[in-house]
Amino acid sequence: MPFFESSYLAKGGEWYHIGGMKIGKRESQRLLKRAQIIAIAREHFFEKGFEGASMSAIAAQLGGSKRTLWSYFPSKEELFAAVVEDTAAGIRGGIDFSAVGDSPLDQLTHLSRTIIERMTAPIAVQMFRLISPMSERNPELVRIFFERGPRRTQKSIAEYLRANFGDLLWTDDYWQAGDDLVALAASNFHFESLWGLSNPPTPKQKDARARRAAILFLRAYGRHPELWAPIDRVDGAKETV
Amino acid sequence: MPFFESSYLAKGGEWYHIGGMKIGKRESQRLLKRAQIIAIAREHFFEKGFEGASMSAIAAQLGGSKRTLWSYFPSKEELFAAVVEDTAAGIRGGIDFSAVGDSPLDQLTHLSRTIIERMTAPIAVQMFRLISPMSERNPELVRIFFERGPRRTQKSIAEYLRANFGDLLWTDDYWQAGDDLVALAASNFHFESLWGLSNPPTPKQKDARARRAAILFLRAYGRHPELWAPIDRVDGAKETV
DNA sequence: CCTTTGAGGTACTATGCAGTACCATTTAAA
DNA sequence: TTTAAATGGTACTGCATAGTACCTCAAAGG
Repeated sequence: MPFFESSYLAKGGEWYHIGGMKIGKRESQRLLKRAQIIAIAREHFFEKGFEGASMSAIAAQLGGSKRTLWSYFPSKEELFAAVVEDTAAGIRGGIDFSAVGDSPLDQLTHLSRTIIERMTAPIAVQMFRLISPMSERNPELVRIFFERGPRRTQKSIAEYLRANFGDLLWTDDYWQAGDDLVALAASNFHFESLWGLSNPPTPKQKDARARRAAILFLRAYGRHPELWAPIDRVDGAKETV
Repeated sequence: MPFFESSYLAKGGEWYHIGGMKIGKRESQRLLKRAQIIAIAREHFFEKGFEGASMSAIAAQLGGSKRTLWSYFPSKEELFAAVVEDTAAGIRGGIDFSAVGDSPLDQLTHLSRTIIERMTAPIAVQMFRLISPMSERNPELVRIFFERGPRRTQKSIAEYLRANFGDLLWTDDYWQAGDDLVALAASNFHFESLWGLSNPPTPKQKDARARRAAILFLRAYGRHPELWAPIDRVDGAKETV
């Protein structure tokens, strides 16, 4: 790109990078400001919902004039879409199930614990609240959120189960099995945090729930009896018969 | 109540009843109109959400003047609250798990099927969409909805399990077991309908899911091996070892 | 039969909103 | 240094909204 090269030489080396690409300072600042706008808008949308949030208020908090805001996002819908995409990408990132080497039960407990952590994280809860009512108004946006967020997590879990539990389960449908594990791990935690019904679960509660989900999952799906964890150490277990 | 009696005699017997109580025609009409307003408001709220729905539009569809609407509900919030209470009461009503006499697996399949039917019913889905974003703005309302709706269903399920499966499960925590059954039965059906990701499940799909949930539940929670349903007839099962 | 209450109709107030216009100022690029 | 783009500031346009005022008419209650 001779255009870039000559400019570079003329200026004496002030260059900005993003993903290995050189870009001008102007463009770089625009990207920064864009991210800043999205961050502010996210707060407003999370707090007030789509209709309740006000572009004027967002512009006011941003500091500049309204013109500036509109030069980045030509409408409220587009700003909202940007927030959804950005947040979904943020939610999916950084999955780490690497608890290899432990027993199957410990591995599943760790996985369940990760799932619980993710589903009860404030950003996820608020995103659920924000996205749910959009199904009627803008279904496409909901689909984008799902594809970029929860869907990828689903996929990671299914792949993990296939790789590490391929021989231990009686099913080949790892997507379904993964969904069932998520269901067992999150179940009422999900609704409780979504609806704000109780205080957020403590780490101890999350640990207990994760272990319980792992035990239930192994009993339901485990191929060999030796996989079935002893139930007499689960809360609420009766004496064994 | 001499007041009522004399009025009754004077008028010649035109009386209206509600719950065994005699009331005047005026009051009766008011109750009818109230119900009518709630029905119309529900449509609007379901379709547009709280902020999106317009009192003026509701009044217009109602037919009369705005004054009339405001004489029933002094504000938008109160109308919304009335819709939530009414709908929650409607959702909880009419539970019937009476599949006694069949095998445990068949009973649980029937129960799961009922759960699925309820959670994917349009009125429930739309109520979920409507209530989720209210946690920030009006937590009390969400609590009321939960207490009058889902909570009662939870309770029914727990009582059913205690009564019919008391000796068959290894746990005494029937609430938790019920939550787990709901989780297994609804899991991705819930998100798919909430987010409009796919066509509503067909009766056949619901049957299959219900049966699968029952099998998984019995394997996870069943106390005796003879309760564990054969897995080789579940979709996705490998050949038995 | 007479009185009170509720409801229809319509016009109104006050407010908040998304989005625009216009001009002055800054600042990056060439 | 010159130039073109981006930004700030402020005032503005329509538009829709929740809620009110006021008068008239119908109908229920006694």
